[in-house]
Amino acid sequence: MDRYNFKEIEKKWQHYWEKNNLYKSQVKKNKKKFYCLEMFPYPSGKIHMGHVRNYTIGDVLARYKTLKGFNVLHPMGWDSFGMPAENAARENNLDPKEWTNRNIETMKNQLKKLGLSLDWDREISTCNKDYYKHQQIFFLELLEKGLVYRKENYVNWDPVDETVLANEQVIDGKGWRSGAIVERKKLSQWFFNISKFSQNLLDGLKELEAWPNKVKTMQSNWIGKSFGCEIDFKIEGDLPVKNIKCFTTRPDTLFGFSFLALSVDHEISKFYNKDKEFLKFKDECSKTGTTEEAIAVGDKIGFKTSLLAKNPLNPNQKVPVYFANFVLMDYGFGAVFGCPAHDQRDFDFAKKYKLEITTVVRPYEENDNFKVSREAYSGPGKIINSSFLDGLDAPKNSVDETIKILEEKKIGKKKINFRLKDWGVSRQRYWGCPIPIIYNEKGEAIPVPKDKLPVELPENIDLKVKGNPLDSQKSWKEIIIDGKKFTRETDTLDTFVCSSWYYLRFCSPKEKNYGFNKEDIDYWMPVDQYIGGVEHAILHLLYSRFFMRAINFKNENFKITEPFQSLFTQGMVCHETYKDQDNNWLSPDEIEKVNNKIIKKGNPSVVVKVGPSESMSKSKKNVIDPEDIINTYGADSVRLFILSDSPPEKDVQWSEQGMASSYKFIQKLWILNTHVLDEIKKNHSKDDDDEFKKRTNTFINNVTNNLSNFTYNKIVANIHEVHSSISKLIKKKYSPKTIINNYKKILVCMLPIIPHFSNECIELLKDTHELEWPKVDKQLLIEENINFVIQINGKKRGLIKANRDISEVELIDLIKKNVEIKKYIKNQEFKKKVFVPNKLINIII
RNA sequence: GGGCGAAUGGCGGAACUGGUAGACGCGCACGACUCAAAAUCGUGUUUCGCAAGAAGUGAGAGUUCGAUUCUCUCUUCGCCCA
Repeated sequence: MDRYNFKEIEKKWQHYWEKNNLYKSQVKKNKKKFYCLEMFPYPSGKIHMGHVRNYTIGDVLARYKTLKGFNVLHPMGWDSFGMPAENAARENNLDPKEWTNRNIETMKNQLKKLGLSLDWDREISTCNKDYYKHQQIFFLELLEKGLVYRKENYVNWDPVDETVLANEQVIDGKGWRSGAIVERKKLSQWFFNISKFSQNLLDGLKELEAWPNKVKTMQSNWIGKSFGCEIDFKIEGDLPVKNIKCFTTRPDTLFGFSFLALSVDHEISKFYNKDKEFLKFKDECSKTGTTEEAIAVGDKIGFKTSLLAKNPLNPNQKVPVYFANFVLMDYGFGAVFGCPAHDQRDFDFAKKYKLEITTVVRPYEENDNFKVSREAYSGPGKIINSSFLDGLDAPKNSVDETIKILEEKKIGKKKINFRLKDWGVSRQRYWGCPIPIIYNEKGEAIPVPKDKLPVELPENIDLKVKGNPLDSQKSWKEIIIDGKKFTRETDTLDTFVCSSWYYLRFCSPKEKNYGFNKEDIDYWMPVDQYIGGVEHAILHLLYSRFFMRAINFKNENFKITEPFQSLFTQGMVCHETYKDQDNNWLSPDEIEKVNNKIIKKGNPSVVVKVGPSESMSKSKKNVIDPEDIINTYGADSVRLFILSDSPPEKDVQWSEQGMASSYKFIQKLWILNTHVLDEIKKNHSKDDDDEFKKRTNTFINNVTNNLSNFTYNKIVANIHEVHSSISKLIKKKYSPKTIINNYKKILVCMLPIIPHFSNECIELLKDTHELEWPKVDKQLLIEENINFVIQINGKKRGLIKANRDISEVELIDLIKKNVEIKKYIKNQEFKKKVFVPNKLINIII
């Protein structure tokens, strides 16, 4: 018997699909569309197992929807701007463009080997000027609508590399590359006004029914809506300052007020501009990171001003005003009132500067003499020591109550605050989309005229310079338009901007005048199913949602607000980790198993320590190269395995044994297929096909259900089961018609998962009917005879096979006749009977 | 510290709205084929027990005729935010 030759057969079908443009999609207004999208990859060099999993999951769905008769759009592209290209180029003296395009070529070939049903005609690459040109147009449109602005803001500054770092590039307060201590530096940057849509982005989550709750919760927390109060504090002192506005979520703790803290950038700081001590302090503050975490953990330091603030609820109380490092200008008004007893930061600060600590909330289990001692108490309780607020439940009704009082006294007013800040999109890097702005000699920012777009990235430039390479590229930076001198904006856009609208571009990848055209968008959008890693739960998905709103804003022709109808987040691919006796990581191909012991390959004396299964990463050396695996086992086997062990939303463990067993199973399916073909030739006449038909029908039902629930792992189990039953059924001398009818349906159901194999087998059946997803016969699913579960006192004591419509009385009759079960009853009276039709009976004695 | 989620054999995992716990796979054991091994095929495989039987879904309680599933308390782990 010949073995299944995956190399030939997979190649054959991949050629066939490509030659016949099978996955090319176009607008067909009479047909229902399905837009299936997986997060596009960064072209880092090679595909990894995470891609294999992501794109296999998507491909199963796309192929299934195609068979269901949908007009499917399933595109792929490249998120090809970004730092790795720039770094790799700098290290190896390459051109980032060349490096990127070479990687794209490699990865594209690898994806093709996986047998994905992708429409490569729509391929896009964000570093291509055909793509970023439109992004620049969007930028200018947003600028016109007032959704883009420029302001000074703090960044993580690496003083050695002279560059800005993203938060995730700051490790333990140091630059990830240079190791230099990162500073806070003020830079003029471009911002997208995402916070304008805070409420709208929050409200929109409610409509995203097909998004995981987990992701919605994360976004909602990130947007961080809070109710609070804006309070005006009266100020006394030798400076011309009458009052300071603060924002607080806990006005109910005002009686615990012991200082007022300002950001070093607060307006008032101008009075201290020449104070050396203050400047030193400000410098000190810049060394604390910008993240909320750095602030929570770091030392709290302050600079005392000559001012005093009055407690608005208790005008006799006057407290000092400080500048403090833990107050950021971004939050509220850059001023907070300090209540040390009930806020840990305030507490740390008060301890350090020996300020008063008045307890104003006591836990329910304590009495009114409760005093905060070692740490702040931020839990719920009763208000104490607060005059007319005493006895209120904090924070349940004390916050609202206090706000009401403050509003009546016209000292403060209720205010909603969002944690979401505007999106800083400036990056001081070369390999990104140039921001289409020029500056005149006065330094005013002017949009690049639309007919001068795109602003192209200069090529062949020196990347080894410090800081942003574009900045030192004079020939590019300095331009003359209509005889006037201008300098270009040298910052490029955050790459998250590129990925915020790429799904629109897939609808009209070749549209020249604009990022998309209306007809295409109206047909294809929104994305029906978006699939990707949960690590993008916040940024990418939130930015994309924002981008749709930004285009939609003041735009009659664009109705979309939510880009992704359904979202599916898949788990990671994990693998065991290995270390030798010196704790050096070992890769899976550096080890072997001999006599149940795992040793280093070719070195039996080195016993390998097997660590837990962790997500594949180069640093832990537990990566498996998908291309090797595809070459060894074939794409179908890989697809089958990557889906088989765990539900797609959970992590999956890669194992060589599992992989090999999937490969063997494909061989078994091939053997079955050979048997089937032999049987057809025999021309048996048995047409009474109830059993075969029923078995097939159940399979179709299971697979269809599991497809709609994304429980793809169970489909693999379904295929195993059907293989085993068909192997038996095929020996029962059915007619060719019966066999072909049913077997073909089974093959079609397997097609989304193992497309090459299924197509080959279907072809061998020589049945010319067009492929379509088989229908489930609901009638056939009903079993005539049912195994009734017989419980005595809630314990299962046996099964009785009986007709589905049997009555309780009849079933009890059968039980009394049943020797096995009768012995548990021993002629005792029945106290109670619970009869569940078609399922079970529970007899209490 | 806060939010969300999870916990089922040696392992990955099934069990639809409360109704046969352990589908399917891996591993393991035994058997067949073989001089032998690999491969392949067959059988078995929750635990304890020779058996009859009993126990059993992280721990403890509760609701119920019946709980992996619902409620409460706790433990551990994971993820996100800090």
